[in-house]
Amino acid sequence: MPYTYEYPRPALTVDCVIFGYENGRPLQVLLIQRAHDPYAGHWALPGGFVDMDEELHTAALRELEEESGMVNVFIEQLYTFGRPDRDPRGRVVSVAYYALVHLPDHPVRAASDARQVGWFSVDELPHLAFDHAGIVEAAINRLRGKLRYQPIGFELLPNHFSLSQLQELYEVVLGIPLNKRNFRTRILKMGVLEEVGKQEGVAHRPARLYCFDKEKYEQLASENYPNLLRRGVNFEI
Amino acid sequence: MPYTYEYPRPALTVDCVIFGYENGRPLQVLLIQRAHDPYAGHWALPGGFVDMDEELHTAALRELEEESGMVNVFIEQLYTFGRPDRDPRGRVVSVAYYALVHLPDHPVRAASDARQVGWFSVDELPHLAFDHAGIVEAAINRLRGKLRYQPIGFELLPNHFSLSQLQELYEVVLGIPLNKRNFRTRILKMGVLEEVGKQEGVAHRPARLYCFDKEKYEQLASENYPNLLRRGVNFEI
DNA sequence: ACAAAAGTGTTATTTGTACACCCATGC
DNA sequence: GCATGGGTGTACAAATAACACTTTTGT
Repeated sequence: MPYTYEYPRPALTVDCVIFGYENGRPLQVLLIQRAHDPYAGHWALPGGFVDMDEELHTAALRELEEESGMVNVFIEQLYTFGRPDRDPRGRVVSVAYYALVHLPDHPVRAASDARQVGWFSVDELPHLAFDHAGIVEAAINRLRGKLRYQPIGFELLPNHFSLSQLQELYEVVLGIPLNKRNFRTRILKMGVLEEVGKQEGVAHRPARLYCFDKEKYEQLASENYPNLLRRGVNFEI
Repeated sequence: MPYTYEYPRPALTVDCVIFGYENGRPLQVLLIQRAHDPYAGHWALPGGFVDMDEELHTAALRELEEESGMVNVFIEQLYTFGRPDRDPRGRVVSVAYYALVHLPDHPVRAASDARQVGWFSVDELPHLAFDHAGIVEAAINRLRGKLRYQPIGFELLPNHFSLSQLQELYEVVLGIPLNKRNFRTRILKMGVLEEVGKQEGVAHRPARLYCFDKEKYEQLASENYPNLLRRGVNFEI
């Protein structure tokens, strides 16, 4: 049953850039292999058309689950891509979302519209359908920017994690090595980690284990927002 | 002549949040008074439907000009708003753009679809149509964030400006007072201002005038990107 | 001389950065 | 006792924050 409008309308889709982190391994991106044209057989981001009565982020989560089986993800809007020629089927505007997940907690399986599903290292991506390579690139930049000033990432570690694990996470996502001493000083001085125990049964000095104190973080963040502004210009140079 | 699709499609619009700055006056936002329903007579952001073959940002600029007469604006994508009930006409998804302009350089006039056009101080906005109040709020937050780490804003001043004028700009956009001594030290140490003369004919010590050295800025920014990453976590608390 | 706004000196304190070093555990 | 990571001391440089002060102009 067809739908008719007085003026033409672009189609509206959502796409998801899901980054997976696991214990020091390179940062991964979740891709699906398309079952249908256009780009049948090509790797692409999970995504699809928005239903008429659903929120955009709901559509993104639905498509993610339908195509990859992944659930329980906190996604965030990235950018809306709308070049008139980005899809051979005609005008398709896509709202992209992104997320960073703890890879071992998020099993995937190929489902509707996807032949396969797979994780790919961010610097060894296959050729992607549509403008998805550009979307992934935008997502990486956004993720790195965000990691620097928001406590994203603590969910990617075991409940109790060591500072070395945390540092490793930062190094993997940022793609550069960090200085151990300074990383520790800095992160501990922020006062958002709570010590909760010690490693056991390791063949070296056991690490202290921490958990993230979310309440404390939120309290500090709101207390200090005025100072942040007061600092004024910065330019990041 | 009607357009028919196999599946229903949301309508797609763009909206523009244009901030205007002028010489120490409070930050303003450009609004239009709607001529037609829904919300006829209400104030709203300039915006409208996206044509089938135009880029999203082109649509935003076109609607901005059609409704307010404003041209030559550098807009940037803000966020896409898609709550299913945000428009009484049915499902309408809107891609919002924002910009900051030098108010005196951008004359406006009411045109199609708008009874009037006007500038409103950001903290004395009228009641807005649709979810536009939320869009404006999101834009203010983004603008303040951006101002802190990007040299946006130099176009809002005369070609040659004094440090006091620059400070005033920052104070108006951020909405807080800044310390004169520290502002100056900081901004001069960045090395992106070039001294180009002196004020004349003022009844006080004449100020040095500067211009923004864009090349220098870009050089410094690219040189220092690795350091930025290396600093790692920061959390802005 | 005075008002007005521009511009500077200085200092205590906090951060940043870079190395080298010590510590606790299992084997 | 040794390999393996975990964890610390320290010191110089730089940035931040805060306050009061001097300078230059027109009238």
